[in-house]
Amino acid sequence: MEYNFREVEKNWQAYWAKNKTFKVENSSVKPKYYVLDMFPYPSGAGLHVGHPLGYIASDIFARYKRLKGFNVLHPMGYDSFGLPAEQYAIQTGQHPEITTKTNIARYREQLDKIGFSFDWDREVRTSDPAYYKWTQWIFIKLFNSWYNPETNKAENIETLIPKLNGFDKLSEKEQSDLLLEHRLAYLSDTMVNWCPQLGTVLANEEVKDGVSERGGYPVERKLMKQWSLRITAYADRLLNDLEGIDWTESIKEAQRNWIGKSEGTSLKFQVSGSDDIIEVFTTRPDTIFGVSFVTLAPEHELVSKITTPQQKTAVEEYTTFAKNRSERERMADVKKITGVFTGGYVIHPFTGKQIPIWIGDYVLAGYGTGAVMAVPGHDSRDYAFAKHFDLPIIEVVAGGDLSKESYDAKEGKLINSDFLNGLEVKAAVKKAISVIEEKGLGKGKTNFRLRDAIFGRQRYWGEPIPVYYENGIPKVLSETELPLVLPEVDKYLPTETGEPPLARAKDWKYKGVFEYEYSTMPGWAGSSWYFLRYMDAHNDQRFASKDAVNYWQNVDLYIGGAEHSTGHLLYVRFWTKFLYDLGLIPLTEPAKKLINQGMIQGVSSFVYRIGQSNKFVSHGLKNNHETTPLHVDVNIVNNNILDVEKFKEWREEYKNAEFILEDGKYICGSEVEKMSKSKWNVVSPDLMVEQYGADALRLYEMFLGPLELSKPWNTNGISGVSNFMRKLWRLYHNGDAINISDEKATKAELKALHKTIKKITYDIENFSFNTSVSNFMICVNELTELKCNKKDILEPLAIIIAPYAPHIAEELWNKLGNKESITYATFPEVNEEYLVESAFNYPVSFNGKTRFFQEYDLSLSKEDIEKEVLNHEQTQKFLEGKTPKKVIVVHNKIVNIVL
RNA sequence: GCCCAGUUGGCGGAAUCGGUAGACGCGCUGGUCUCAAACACCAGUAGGAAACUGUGCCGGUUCGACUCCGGCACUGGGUACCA
Repeated sequence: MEYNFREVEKNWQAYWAKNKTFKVENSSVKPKYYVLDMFPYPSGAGLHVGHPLGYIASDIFARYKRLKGFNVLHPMGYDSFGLPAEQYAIQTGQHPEITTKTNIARYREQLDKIGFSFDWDREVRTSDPAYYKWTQWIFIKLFNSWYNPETNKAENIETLIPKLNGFDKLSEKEQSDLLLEHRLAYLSDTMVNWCPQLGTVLANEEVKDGVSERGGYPVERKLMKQWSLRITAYADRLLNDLEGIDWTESIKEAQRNWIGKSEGTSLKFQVSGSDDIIEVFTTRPDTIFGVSFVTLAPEHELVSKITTPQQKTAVEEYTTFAKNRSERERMADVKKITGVFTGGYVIHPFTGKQIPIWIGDYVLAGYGTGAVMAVPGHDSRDYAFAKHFDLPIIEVVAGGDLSKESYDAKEGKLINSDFLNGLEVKAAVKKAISVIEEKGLGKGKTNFRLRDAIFGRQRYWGEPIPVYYENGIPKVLSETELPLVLPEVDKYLPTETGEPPLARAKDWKYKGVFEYEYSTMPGWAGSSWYFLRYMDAHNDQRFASKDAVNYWQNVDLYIGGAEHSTGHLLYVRFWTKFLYDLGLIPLTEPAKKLINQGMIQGVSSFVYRIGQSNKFVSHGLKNNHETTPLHVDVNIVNNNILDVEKFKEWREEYKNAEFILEDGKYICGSEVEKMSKSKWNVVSPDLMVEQYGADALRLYEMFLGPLELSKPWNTNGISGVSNFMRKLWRLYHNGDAINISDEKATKAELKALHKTIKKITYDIENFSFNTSVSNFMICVNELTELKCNKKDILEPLAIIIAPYAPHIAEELWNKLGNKESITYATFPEVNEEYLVESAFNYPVSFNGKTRFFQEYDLSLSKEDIEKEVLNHEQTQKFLEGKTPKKVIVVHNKIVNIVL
């Protein structure tokens, strides 16, 4: 009887569900281990084979840790607020909650088929009021907190008030405005990324190349009153704490760049003939004598004041132009240099010379002071600007050729620079700062590229922000009034007056009187703390009990996509630090170790239609015709060979299709692309499970290559692991019957097993899941060769394979006479004794090139081996009569003869 | 431009500390079984007739380099007028 995976897998999945095999308690005599996946957004398209890749890896690790005697928390849930359900609602009128529920049910069904060991009793959904009650609760905590630079942590806003002079004398409105400047969740007029098509603002992270990440709609800059979170207060800690966590260097580097710490100095320039001061920020104070103009951002507050009457028209034209230029245009032609002279001048603080003030949109209002001292000799942007407008270029650091390009390198000696002459750049920077500080012209300063995170979205399907307005003053709800439940609306669009959809809610007022905030929270709010909720998912008194958080602590292993590196992964670190500051949790980082699984790309197949006909030519012959490549469903193509009958059935229009074949087959072209419905290259895990079984899918996804690598999905290879499963099954059977012997295992059998235990242990601990699958294959091949059916070998083998292929492992374990699930068996220890070799087959090489092999006993000394090798007849042949210069014998490795 | 990762047979990939390059699998070729096919099983499979040559390219260190060092090219990802 062949292995019947359909029946076996169904039975064990039912067993696990019925017995709650993977339910975990918040206490145990065992050590704890927390394995977390980035939870999915349940989209309507369902899972494709790329999605489970990370889940399979984490599941293997979780199952391994259980076998190793750990109390393992391995939960799953849904990031269920978000745009697609809302867009669907706008189009169909279907409530997003209904869509979301349907999609979650479908996801659950797909996940269950793959045999994951999640503790479903801890499932969370961010759109569930019992969950978002606590998201709102954290928002209130953020609103009620400020960042104390002296203690370097967040504190209750009450500790700030005594520090504010004359606070008591202010009106309520003034007090509120002043405090908003310090609160960690605050309302302010902010330049936002406004997306008219989506009708909402977007965070910087949600804008890619000037268009929205979701949908690809144009985004423009707009000044709006907006809720933001003061993540910048945590910039330094977010940067420094990266040192202590085991995340990939690329993610850490991406976060470092995103935070963008740059150390420099501020410097004041007196405006000529006025009391006004223009303050600039520079990282190169050493180049102060190279300043030949100053550039302001078009939005700079002094622009209109400085502009002379003669330049007024030109400047106004330019600022209007700059304002109307969308972010996208600005990015699209970065190389296009635009700017205008204001007519005004500043006085150089050291030389006293008049320096012209220009406006240019290469200077950003939001960074530094919105003004730069332009040093065209040593900054490529200033150089381009100076060249374009024919402004002077002064060389102050020797080493470049300024006729060709600016010399930006931070090395060389200072010239033309008065008191800095002759110094190396590094020393000159120090000296310049000290002189600038001495003269009171400015001081050393650190700038961050990181911006505060805009927190409001003018959308429906998100957490309501728990705020109401009393006389225009924003006030938060009290904690006992939570959750503030998302109200029903008649439509999911903004109102006619442009207010967010929540303004449509009937009779939705705080205490029946005060207007609520109509924005909702962004998609990343719920995911910024979900790892804590899993620890105690049903607690209605606290986001998670103190005991639960103290017990589970950090996530030990977090697996998810690298696309979250500067979004979710930064926010979740921010919220963790904030909750730590308030003493609510004992950890400063969410996850100790992070692994990014690669993307699984699709391999699209193409057929080649001749002209407008219904005739298709095989790939190899297509150059003889005028053809159009058309995507064809990859599920009717096998090894690039098109199933022509299925193709005819695929679509009505191809019913009478004709083919020009090569060697009797229709060969398709192929290309690696993103896996997507429109490209007909989506392979669903359901189909794979149906055809090959969950275990085969799990093994194959791991076998495909290193977890972190992106790779194209190719169904062809799955037959290899499928064959392996059959071989494994046969090892335990003789015909239909289980066939296990109680005889003592032989040396060779023990060696095959223990070699595998050793390798698998090493592989799992190093997340090298692809090589484990190879090692299982080798092991089963060897044991098959040895005709091994000993219980002493096959029982431990079932255990080590269980994390990878849990269904077949359970079945075999059960057939071996065990009554309990294999889940809590004990992972076998490697016994090195079985691996000891007595001899080694030495490769004998000449000048590093292997020529022949000779086995020598390992007890032989180097000298003995050298003697033996030199006397070997093959050696004599390769020596060609010469005397070797040197013979190198590396014990248990190699013999090398140098000629 | 800057940062990160990568480049090994027809394909996915392996080589854990500088020591047999190509494990394992797919595909392909030949064979056994079969009326035939599928499945299964067996053998072969980096290139080359061979000498030899081969881990993106050029150079270096070493008895010995896919692995270390210097330079370059290409691919993928991130990021960008950040002063």
